[in-house]
Amino acid sequence: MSDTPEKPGTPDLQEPSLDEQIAVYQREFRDLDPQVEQIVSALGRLNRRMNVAYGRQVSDLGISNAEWEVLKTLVLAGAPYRLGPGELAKRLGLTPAAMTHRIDRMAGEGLVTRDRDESNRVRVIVELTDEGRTKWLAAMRMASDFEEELLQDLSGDERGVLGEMLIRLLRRVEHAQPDAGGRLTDLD
Amino acid sequence: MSDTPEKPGTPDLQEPSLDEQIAVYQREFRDLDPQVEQIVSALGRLNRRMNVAYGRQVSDLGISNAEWEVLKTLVLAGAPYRLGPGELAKRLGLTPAAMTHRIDRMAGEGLVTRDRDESNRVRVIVELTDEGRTKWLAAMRMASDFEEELLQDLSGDERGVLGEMLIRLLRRVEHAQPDAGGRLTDLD
DNA sequence: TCTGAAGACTTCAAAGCTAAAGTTAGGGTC
DNA sequence: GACCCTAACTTTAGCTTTGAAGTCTTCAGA
Repeated sequence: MSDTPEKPGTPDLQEPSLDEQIAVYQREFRDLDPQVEQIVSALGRLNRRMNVAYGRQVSDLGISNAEWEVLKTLVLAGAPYRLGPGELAKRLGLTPAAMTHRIDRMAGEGLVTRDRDESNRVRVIVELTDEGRTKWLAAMRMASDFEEELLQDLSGDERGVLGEMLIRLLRRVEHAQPDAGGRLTDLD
Repeated sequence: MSDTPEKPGTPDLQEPSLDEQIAVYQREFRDLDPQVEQIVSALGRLNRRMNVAYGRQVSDLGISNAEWEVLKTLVLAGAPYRLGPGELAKRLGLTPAAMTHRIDRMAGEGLVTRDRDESNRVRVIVELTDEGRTKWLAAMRMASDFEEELLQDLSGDERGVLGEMLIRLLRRVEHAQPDAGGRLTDLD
């Protein structure tokens, strides 16, 4: 542990307790449904904390959270683990420009290769290297241990119920991004 | 709507279906617990989508998601809605440097004021303006409508169960950030 | 009172992202 | 075959954030 150069990394979050937060919001905004607020706030906090945790874990492997996202996306594409920059950008929610730079970096680190598609020279093919796949696997092991530990208070039944409810929520947002006016549409 | 200059904004995410994703991961990584993966992936996706949605909503008010976060944090501090840059940074998970710049911008836009604390001139006090509070309220209304719509498939009982389970997960991560080795600690 | 040290920002340089403009290959249309 | 249009990146300029160094108070001790 003494040889780890103690990377500054993401700072710990310091938020007020969730109950406190909801109490203040109710005082400041009468229409608030505390049950809804509890769910939504807990979702947000949970994710922020988890992302901090993931970031710390993968940094031990010498990669950033951003790079890990790319590795995951390439593995999800299935063997031979290839995607174009444009497709990667869409799946990661980045602009193509950002993707270009990220691929530059990762190619320089040997995590992926970048080549022109010889059958259509407008296209570029980003492919996971063996080293990239190895890093993905190591990160995946750490992540799944962490996730199992996170969920250890929930029984198998509870996990099923939780998963099912989250999927229902997800269906609602995935098939219905708000339009410019900010309302959900296409929901039925 | 034609006068809105059609801000480019965040691109829509395009991820493979969750079932597909889990199937691929199971093929590539045998130790994976699909139930755990389902919960964790759904949590992540849900949050990404929600953040995109929030961002689009508040941009109609002329503020960014980042600015909205600051407004929320100041309101959470309670009247008279004051916090120092350092405290804000800790609660938002930013570096003090980033906080300085963000406050600059928001002060320029009239959302907050920034003054030296006369009783201790090392300190700075950031205070919500009336305009900032108004924007917060408007954003809050949009957000709570959106959240209610998001949860409309869940009954009151289900909401209670979901909230309770999320809180349990949150307790696990909040009181136990992984240490440098990446393991959860202090869990009992 | 002077000095040193700690604390709370702010400033600066560099990294990473977005938006918009620029390149280059492919595919139609006449 | 020449021309134009579109698609798929890449490049450029400007922001936002980070990490590290710098500035300005305040406070404790000599």
